[in-house]
Amino acid sequence: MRIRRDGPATLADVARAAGVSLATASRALNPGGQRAVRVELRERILRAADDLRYVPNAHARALAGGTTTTVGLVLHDITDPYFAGIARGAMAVAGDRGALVMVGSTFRSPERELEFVRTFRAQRVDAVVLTGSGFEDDGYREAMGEELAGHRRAGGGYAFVSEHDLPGHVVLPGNGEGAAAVGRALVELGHRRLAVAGGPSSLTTVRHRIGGFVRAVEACGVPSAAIEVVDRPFSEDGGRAAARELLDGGSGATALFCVSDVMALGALEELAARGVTVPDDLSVVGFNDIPTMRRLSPPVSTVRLDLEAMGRTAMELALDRDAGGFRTVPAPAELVLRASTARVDAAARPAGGRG
Amino acid sequence: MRIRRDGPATLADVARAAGVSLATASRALNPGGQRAVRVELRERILRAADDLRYVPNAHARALAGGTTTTVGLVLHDITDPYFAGIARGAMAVAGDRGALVMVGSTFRSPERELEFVRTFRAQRVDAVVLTGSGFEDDGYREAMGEELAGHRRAGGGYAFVSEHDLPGHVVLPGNGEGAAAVGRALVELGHRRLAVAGGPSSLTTVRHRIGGFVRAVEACGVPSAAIEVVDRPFSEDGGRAAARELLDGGSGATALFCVSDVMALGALEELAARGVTVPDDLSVVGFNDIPTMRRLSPPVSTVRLDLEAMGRTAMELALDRDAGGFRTVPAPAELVLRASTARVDAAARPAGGRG
DNA sequence: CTGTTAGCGCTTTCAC
DNA sequence: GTGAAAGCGCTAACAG
Repeated sequence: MRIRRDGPATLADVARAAGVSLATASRALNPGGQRAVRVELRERILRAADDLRYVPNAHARALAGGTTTTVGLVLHDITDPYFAGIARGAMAVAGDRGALVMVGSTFRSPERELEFVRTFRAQRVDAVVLTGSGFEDDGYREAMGEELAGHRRAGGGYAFVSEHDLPGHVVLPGNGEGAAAVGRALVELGHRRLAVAGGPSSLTTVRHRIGGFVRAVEACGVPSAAIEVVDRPFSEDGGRAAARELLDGGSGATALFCVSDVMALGALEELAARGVTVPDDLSVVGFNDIPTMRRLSPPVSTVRLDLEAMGRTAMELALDRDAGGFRTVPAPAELVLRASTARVDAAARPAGGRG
Repeated sequence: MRIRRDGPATLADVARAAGVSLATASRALNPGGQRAVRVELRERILRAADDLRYVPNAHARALAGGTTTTVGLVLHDITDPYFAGIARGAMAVAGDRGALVMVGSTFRSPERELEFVRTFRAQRVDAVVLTGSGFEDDGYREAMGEELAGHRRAGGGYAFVSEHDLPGHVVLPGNGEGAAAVGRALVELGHRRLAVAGGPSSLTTVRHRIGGFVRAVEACGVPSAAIEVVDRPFSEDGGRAAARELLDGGSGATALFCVSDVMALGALEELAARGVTVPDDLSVVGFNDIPTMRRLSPPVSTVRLDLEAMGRTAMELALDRDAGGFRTVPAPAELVLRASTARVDAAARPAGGRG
């Protein structure tokens, strides 16, 4: 006589308790399948399962059925409101489709990003959503390309949020247009000397934003020599550092465009610490419109992206294995002018110098 | 002759390609196990795996080995900085231990919370971390208790962040003490009529915060009749609604304690809309110290909790299946007084009335 | 060191 | 309808 195993009850236990075959128990517990089990039996099985506190083993199910309902989500940092917003949308869609979400935080490490995609593949996820722009590195691009191709070959879907230089569905924020709108607006407000707090130019997103800004400003007749670009990490500290650099360098700029709101937050802190008044001494604009921006005083101008919608769309693209090629879905970027940007006249006093 | 399956390569494929047995291939690919495989063979196997773009099947592995390296994290809303902060800490620990994190967003639905725990159990996760206070509902408590007991019986660990009225490891924020500190500070600043923007009292966290506040204020000699408590949803809108109610009711309070920063955000917005100046007309205090609070103007007083550390600790407790009973780890709450709270004299003009 | 052999728990033909 | 049996891909004893 065998001693009862310690672990949780299995389907076999349930079947035995209900006096039916394994197959029948499985059918009763998975209504979706073939023709149903007789009501009487079904109830008996359900009761037995309940009594035994049966919890199906998702791994066994996945192995036997060759199906899973999990998705992977890769992001840099969940406390960054940008990614949190996207994650919320993506998770909402996954939830609606009954899919479990596995989240990988890369903290901006390409290796970790690759590692997560591999792990997700091992988990045989249905779909993976990659947020944050790609890394401009041939090794990375090739490796990631292979992973994704393999994933696809195995029947999985995936989508990017932001450019990735790799084939795949993309939710593409209007980085260029948004930044261009910022540039035009600043020039229209009379600004003739501009500064940009940029991120590492290895990030496609950064390049697009800076590019769009510079081109638009030039198109307005302001020479690119009047634009001072400082590249710092794509973080709050980076923004702080950029502001410091600009101020220390005695920049004559009257307006500062930060390529992300988080950077703007850091820059604003540095400005405040130096006694530089916004917008009187310097106009400031961010990008993304994270919730905090409108609450600051003065409220900060920025480019609004519907983060949640972007996350939703990306997850849908990744999950819907429809025919046809890869789709690129634009995510409109809308300039939101707030009190942090003001008009200057030609004689405006430049910011900078010692605080 | 069989046609090659379409799916991804299996271990058997790798073994065949390398001319070794299944077991050997498995050993070569899992260095952790028994004594190693001869270098020559190992390299051959590794190469074959690489050539075939072999991706281990985590489900098969879990099923055969009876081991997983996944953890579940339950939270209400990832865009809420409170949960994002905790999640970051929890995910960091999971990452260090090589565990994959599955995240469930409940949006404050007890049913969904239960559902996630069930799903995590089906996934045979090693540990689950439950954030957000428990729901004061007997049905919920019993059901959740059973799920967790079953999970534990199956060898899994779990931990709560905040009180849960259920046995288990707990990371316990100093809600009572923190709120008490707020109460004392306000009384010391001369406030004699206090208002509280509270959340649903079914949330343990809310009860502890309000309780701690009220008791401390009374202990300072201010009668509880001088404290006006308004319960609204535990959200930004709830904070807005609470402020509206207080103002419309012609509250004579000179200070407002919001049981969470997110509620404070809503309340502040309503106050600003009504022309109530902080802190001149009304002092405001929040709870949690989400990053935004110190950036507002005036910077908002609040009670600091080290969210990330809380998340880390919780994940560690859930993962470390050490002997002994359940542990309760306090998370210190530290009052942070900022410019949103000011001294009033006895003749202070009460806020309220039509804006 | 390496190969053989059982399963892990479940879904799924295929018969009845 | 329901049962029997064959795996899903892998790990883990056992033997050699």
